[in-house]
Amino acid sequence: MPGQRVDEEFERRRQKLDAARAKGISPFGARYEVTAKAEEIAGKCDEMAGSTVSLAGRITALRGHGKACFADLRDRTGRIQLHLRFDVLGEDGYKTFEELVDLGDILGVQGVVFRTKRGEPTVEVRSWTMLSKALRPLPEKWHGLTDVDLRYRQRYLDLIANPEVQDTFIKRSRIISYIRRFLDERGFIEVQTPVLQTIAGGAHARPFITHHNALDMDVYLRIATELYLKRLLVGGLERVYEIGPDFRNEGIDTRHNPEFYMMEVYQAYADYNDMMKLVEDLVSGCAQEVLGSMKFMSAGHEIDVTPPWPRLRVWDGITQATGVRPEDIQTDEDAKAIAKKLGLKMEKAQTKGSVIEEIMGEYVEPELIQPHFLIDYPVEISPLAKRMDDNPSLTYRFEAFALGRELGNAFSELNDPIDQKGRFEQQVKEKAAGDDEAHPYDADFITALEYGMPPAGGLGIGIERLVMFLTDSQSIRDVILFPMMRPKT
RNA sequence: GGGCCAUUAGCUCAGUGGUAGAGCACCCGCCUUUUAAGCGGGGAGUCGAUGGUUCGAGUCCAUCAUGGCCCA
Repeated sequence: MPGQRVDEEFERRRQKLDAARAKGISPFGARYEVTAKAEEIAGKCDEMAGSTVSLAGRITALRGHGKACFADLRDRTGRIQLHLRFDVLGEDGYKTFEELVDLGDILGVQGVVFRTKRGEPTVEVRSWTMLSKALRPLPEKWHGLTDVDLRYRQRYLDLIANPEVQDTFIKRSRIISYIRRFLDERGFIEVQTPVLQTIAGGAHARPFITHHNALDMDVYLRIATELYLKRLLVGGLERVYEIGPDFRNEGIDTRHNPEFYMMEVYQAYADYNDMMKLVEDLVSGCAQEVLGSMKFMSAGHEIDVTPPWPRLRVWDGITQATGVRPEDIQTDEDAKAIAKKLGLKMEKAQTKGSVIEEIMGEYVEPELIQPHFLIDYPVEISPLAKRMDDNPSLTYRFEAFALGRELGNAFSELNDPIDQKGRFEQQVKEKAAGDDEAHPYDADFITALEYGMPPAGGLGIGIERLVMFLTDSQSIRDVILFPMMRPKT
């Protein structure tokens, strides 16, 4: 970091660079042939005893004993102990190690596997190579790095000091990889749609605005991939998905980061029941694959994701929790009265849709600890979902919940261009009335629907939400490697 | 946006108006199967920033910065 005070430790280590070079040793080595990993040696120590291995990693502990010493070497699989002896390495080799190697340095070592008196799998080092000299000291070995500010800003230190953090991000990778495999096996194709959009639609959120210089026009970072993916259904791709970043210009808290990963899936000739099945199979399969079980602990609860998950109609949930019935909220005026009666603190305009949403958020969703589907959402808050045949004020839409948190959102897709046009017009009114998250009117999308989009089921799952759920993480920042931070001044 | 809390050595933390502390890390010495190795000695600070109160501020007050938790 420019401008940072050069302290004694840094200077001492920097001088070792020169000392190493004076001995003809490069402090920043090159390619190193690795034949074994820490975990492998630890696990198969007795089988491997006596064999020669070469491995590479970071020195995370040093325990000197005069004419011998122990060191811990960490690679991506784990930790392995090294033993270095004066009488094995020779006076020059041993002294050079003592003089040049610090905690945090990255070394390649070659040696023989054995087990110590105390039973610790160990490599008796025959030769070592400096692969990268660390000029700064590592965080404390016992307590690790706990300052969350430092953990997020210097995630590499967090990863070095707190091995469970590595584990979370390995799980994140395996989850995404499982999702791709799951969908590919079912005949879905992965596609890429624009991140830069001239109309940011598909979700209830405010976009980031940027500028294209050559075209001299403002463009938005996408808030969803939905409207482009549905254009592909019109084009006949039938089963598509996209996994990638969305951007929403909103506050930051334990569940929201302005930049996050979203998976959206669309399946022609399917409906929201098929999507519920898909979510159950996907999430339970993911748990089985990544955690080895469909039952696991998260946020202090024993969670069981084994299908099927209970379905709860939105209005049943609301009536059970509050006694409020659909006929009690027929108009926006009714909604305001109910909101007042329930003592809801509404920040947005008190419309029918927003009050229903608030009641659910306040009374229904927090109770859904085990996986549930909340189904049949009001049309006012579902502008892209198909109306129910027997009740046009509701839609074939569901949200999946667990631990009181939304896991996914899905519906039978609205493929009637006339209805869609009316919904967009309603959204434009709401925007004019002050809801700056309301959908913009997307005329090109209407045109696409006018060519005919097959009936379809569509689904969105926030990757971070899913990873949090499966890794028992309480903050979205624990599952994003580099979460959004204000610059440190 | 509001409330509360945190910010002290590289890291983890004590320090309740009177000389800046500990553990780990670091340096020196001893030590060839230890493992939070051990034993002895040593160095290390813009106490987040800026103002203010006071004879005297890490400590009290105000403002700001960054982060956390809760609320909206």
